[in-house]
Amino acid sequence: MPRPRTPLLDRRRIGAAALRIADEQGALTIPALARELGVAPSALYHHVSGREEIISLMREELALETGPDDWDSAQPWEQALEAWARSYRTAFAAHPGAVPLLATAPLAEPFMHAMYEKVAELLLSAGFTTGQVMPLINALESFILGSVLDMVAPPVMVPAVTRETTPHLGAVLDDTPTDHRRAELAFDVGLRAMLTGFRELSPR
Amino acid sequence: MPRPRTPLLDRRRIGAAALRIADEQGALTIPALARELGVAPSALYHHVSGREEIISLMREELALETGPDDWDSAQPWEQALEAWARSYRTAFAAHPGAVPLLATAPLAEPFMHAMYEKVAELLLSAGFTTGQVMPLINALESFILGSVLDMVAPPVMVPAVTRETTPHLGAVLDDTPTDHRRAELAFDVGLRAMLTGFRELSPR
DNA sequence: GTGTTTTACCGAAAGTCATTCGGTAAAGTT
DNA sequence: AACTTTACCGAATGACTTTCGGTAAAACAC
Repeated sequence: MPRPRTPLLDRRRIGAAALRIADEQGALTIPALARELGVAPSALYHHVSGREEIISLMREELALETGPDDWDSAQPWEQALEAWARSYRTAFAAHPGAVPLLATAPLAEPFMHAMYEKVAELLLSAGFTTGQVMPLINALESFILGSVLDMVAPPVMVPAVTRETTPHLGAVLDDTPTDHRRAELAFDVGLRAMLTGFRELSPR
Repeated sequence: MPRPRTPLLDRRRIGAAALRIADEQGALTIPALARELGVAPSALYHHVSGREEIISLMREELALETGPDDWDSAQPWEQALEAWARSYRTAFAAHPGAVPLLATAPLAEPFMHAMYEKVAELLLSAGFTTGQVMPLINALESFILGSVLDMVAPPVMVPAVTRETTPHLGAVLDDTPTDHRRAELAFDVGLRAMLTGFRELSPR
């Protein structure tokens, strides 16, 4: 078959389709992706170097879906940081099936840099020192990513039998939601706690 | 070839060897694991149901390596919780190559239950309510797992050129270590912040 | 417009992987 | 001693990633 009249593929389309496939099927294979795009698997290799790069494109696509304007550095820094964290998590939450794939893949440079720059500016103007900023960002980011993974993790099942050997755990689980609110509650509590801790490190 | 005079495999040996392979090679394949154990790949399937279960065994092995006694609930709860978090992270840190594999795999039930039971008891006797405990545990666990992933993530590279477009990020990175201390610093800062936040939620 | 080069696809093939199955002889059982 | 079970092997299957040579349209030069 010859060259098509109008190109079927580009990096943007590949990333978006890959995200769709991974989200629906919980895994990404080149044949499935090619099928979604209506091309032969080998066609993809004219646009990307391989599977790894496709996953990078998926994360890029995710970053694009999250408008960089979900938060505003004009707010008090605690509020702005909270808004950033929530929008970061929300972006992943929209694609739960793809999370295991994206969690361990590095984000393409330009997006990460733009985001980091904005957060760094926010924290510097809040009065944190240059030495404090990166650890704060990394810590918060780790919590967010961990929370996203927690969100898609299988729920903790405690069969009735084990109640006798784990009485405290049993009592605690009786007061813990089993649906999506479990992870949300944990995220809310953790985010609030971490921001409280950050406030005590801040100059005032 | 016939049955060997003495069994070559058992679940414990498989888990330990898999952890070794994944740690050294950054990935786990059945042929590599079989080679390490001196058997044919097919022999493994008499002991485990498949690759998934092997990864579960790896996490089990990791839990066994971490003695459950790295922390003591006789201490003040903040100290005990900090010790738990640190030993949790240290266990993963000993096998950086295996982290991407283990991060998304659920821990086998009995180990998780034992650990949760102990932490739940700790927090309950510190005065937290049954409704508070699980969110606190999940939040801290998310932060730990996220930090472990952060630890094995490729370092942030900021080529000199981008300094002009990202001045704040550039200044911040000049004051940030590039080696393993970066992730450790972030973990220390985040852990301290989160525990500070927890303290404010506690009854006293 | 004609001729050349580049582009964007396809098809086939190679190499790896996880998994299944039937065979085999030693270990364990009665 | 006869039987059953166990723990391995070897071969085969099907799916996957990736490479490569071919092809005809598009893009460009003149």
